[in-house]
Formats: sequence, C-alpha cells, structure tokens
Amino acid sequence: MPILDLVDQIYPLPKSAKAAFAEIIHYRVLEKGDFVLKQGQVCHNLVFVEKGTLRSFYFKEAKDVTVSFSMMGEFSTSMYSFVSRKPSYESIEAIENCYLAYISHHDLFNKIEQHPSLERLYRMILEQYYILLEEQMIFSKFKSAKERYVELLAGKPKLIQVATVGQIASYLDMSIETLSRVRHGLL
Amino acid sequence: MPILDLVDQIYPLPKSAKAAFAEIIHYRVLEKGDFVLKQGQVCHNLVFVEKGTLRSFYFKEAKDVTVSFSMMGEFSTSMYSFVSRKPSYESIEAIENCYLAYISHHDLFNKIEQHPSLERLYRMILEQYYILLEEQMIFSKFKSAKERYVELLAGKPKLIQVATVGQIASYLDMSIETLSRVRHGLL
DNA sequence: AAATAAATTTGATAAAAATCAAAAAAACTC
DNA sequence: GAGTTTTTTTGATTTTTATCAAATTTATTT
Repeated sequence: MPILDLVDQIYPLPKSAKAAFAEIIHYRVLEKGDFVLKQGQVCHNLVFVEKGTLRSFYFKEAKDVTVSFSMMGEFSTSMYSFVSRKPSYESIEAIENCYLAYISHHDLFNKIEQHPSLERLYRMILEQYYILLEEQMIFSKFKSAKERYVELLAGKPKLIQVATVGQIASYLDMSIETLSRVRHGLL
Repeated sequence: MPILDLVDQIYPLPKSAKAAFAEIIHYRVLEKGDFVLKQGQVCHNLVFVEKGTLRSFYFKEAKDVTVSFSMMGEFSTSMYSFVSRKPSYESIEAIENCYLAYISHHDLFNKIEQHPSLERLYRMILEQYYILLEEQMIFSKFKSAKERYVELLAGKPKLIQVATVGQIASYLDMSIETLSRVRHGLL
C-alpha cells in the first residue's frame, strides 16, 4: 500500500502540502535481514511499510524479545527515540524483503514550518499509533497464551509464514515450546 | 502542579495562544469515588491532574482491572475514545479528592483553528503520552511479579497509600495474594 | 543424496503464580 | 467497646507455563 494512499485516508492534505510531503518521502528497498535501526542509534525516521514485514525487538539477557511486527500499511519507528532524539533501546529489522517509505524527522519538521497541515497529519498518525499500542497492551493483559496466539493468527495470519517461531513466541510472551503446544492444540 | 506550568515545560506557547488555551481550561474538584468517565460514554476531555490520583480501569469478567494510575502532573483520558469519538471501554475514577483541569475535545479543536501552535502542543502531549505507555509496556513485559512491585514503589511511592491492594494487584497483573506475599518478602 | 546443522516438537520435571480456604487483622456499626 | 463486616495475610493445592533434555523434522552444505 502506497503511503500517499494511507495519508489520504488519515487526513487528506491540501494540494500544496501534499506535494511538499511527497517531496520528503524517500523510498527504500530492504532485503530480509537488513536493519532499519540498531539499538543505540537515534531513530531519525518514521518508516512506513508499503510491502513486507518489519520486526522491532529489545534485548533481555542476551535474548531478543519482539515487541511488534509492522506489515503492509503500517508505520514503524522507535517512537521514544524519534521523539526524544535520544539513542533507541530497540532495533528494527526486515524479516522479509520490504518496500519502505522513510520520512526523516529533520525533513518533516522542516516542512511543517511551511505547512501546518503536515503537523496535523503527523498528529493524527501519532493518535492512530497510540491507539494501536493501547489495544495491544489490553490484549496482552487480558488473554491467555492460547488466546493470544489465536488472535494473532486472526489479525496477522501472514505473519506465521514470515516470522520464526522464536520471534512469534517472544512477541506473545511465551516460550517456543508453549507456542508449539498451543499450535498443535495441546493447550 | 498547575497545568499551565506543565504546558510551559512541554511547549512554551506564544502569548495569544496561551491566553486562548487558558480560556478553554475548566477546573473541577472531584471527591474520592467520583467518576471522570464511565465505560460506554464518549470521552470528551483531556484531563490533567493538578492534585490527587485517578485510576483507569476495564472490566474483565465482572472484575475490574486497573490499567493506569494518573497522579499530580500527569494527563489522563481514554485516548481511544477521545480520538475516535466512540464510546470508551474504560472508566476513570478519582481514588482521592482531586483538583483537575479539563480540556474538551470540542474547545481544543475549535481553538486550534485560530492557533496552530495549540496543535503543536497537543501533538507534543500525545508524544509524551505515547512514550509513557511504551515504557509501561516494556516494563510489564520484562519484569517478574516482584520487580514490577519494586519499580512501582520506586516510581509512585505515594500510590501505596491511596490505592487499594486489589487495584494495585490488578495493575501489576498479579493476584491479591501474590502481592501480599511480594510485599512481605515471601517471594 | 548423504551428512551436517538448525529448527521444531515432544516428554518429563520444575518453577511461578493462581486459586481455594481459612485465619488474622483492620475497619466499621451499633 | 463488643460485635459485625471487610480486608489482608497465611497455608495448601492446582494450574499454567518455563525449563531441561531428548527425539524428530526440516533446512543447508558438500
């Protein structure tokens, strides 16, 4: 899904603002295994997934813990780092080949000066991003291991094909073995 | 803490915008037990806690589950409802007597038309609010029952005095009994 | 394709925390 | 302040899920 289509959906910009926004988008192709962001770097971009899948993860005692998957039509960034301009605690990698759209912090705020409607767009993106995280939090708080898996399957069925068992398990907050059992109806 | 002080800290508004913002703030005193928002209502306000404590909670099988506590200097709202203008799934109640500042959705967006800097302020409040939620999510994902309690104690020590054991336990995702044991060093 | 390596599943056991039940403590009520 | 109710603590048991170890399947290399 092209980023400009989503923008039209979220907040249809005036013509000139849309043109200004289009100017600052940088498109990139990432291969499976490439990184959008590495822990310790400042996250300079809001990244939009036009195609493919990104995975955000932290480190906990030398093991990586997935905190989110971003698929076609979704944004991905280390919001903490993007907003605070401080080094990120999380990394973001491509787990399939991706077409991505990058909007850099610098360019965005530059253009916002001339086009206040871009601030509105950004604000609305934030709102959506927030609601998504909230939903995810409630979801993880209220559901059992099996329910979490079933919901993921319903919400992002394609993920099962592209993420490893270990990545999905840590995202769902369970061990690989438990995930395996849940998948085979043993739990 | 007065809301205007926090606003100065987050994003110092131009004089006229600040005056416009001050105009739309409504102050309210709530008594312990009063509700800011009840499940099923649309959340029309961004609420700022000048003094006291608010608790947000959901219902899960007839039992209430606390999702956040908001204390002096913090905002509280059902972001989902405030943004989407749809009925809230969560309720918000005062667990102590409170001084609150209300900013209604209607007034805010009205004033934003004349003062774009208010949109920037609101955008920055969203950013902060997001980062807070993210922090909380990581926190709950990476820590054991005891660690979660210890961190809460460190971060919001006063909460232990004003919230009931049941409210704290559900917030920390553990049973009342487990919390009791954690508190007495038995776990 | 055989050999090796890696990922996944299965089984057995252990640990963490929930649940159930009762006792103790604290907070109200009369 | 004695009695009643509610909250909190403590103990025993069960459930859920993690951990450990081995077996099986799948993928990769030669």
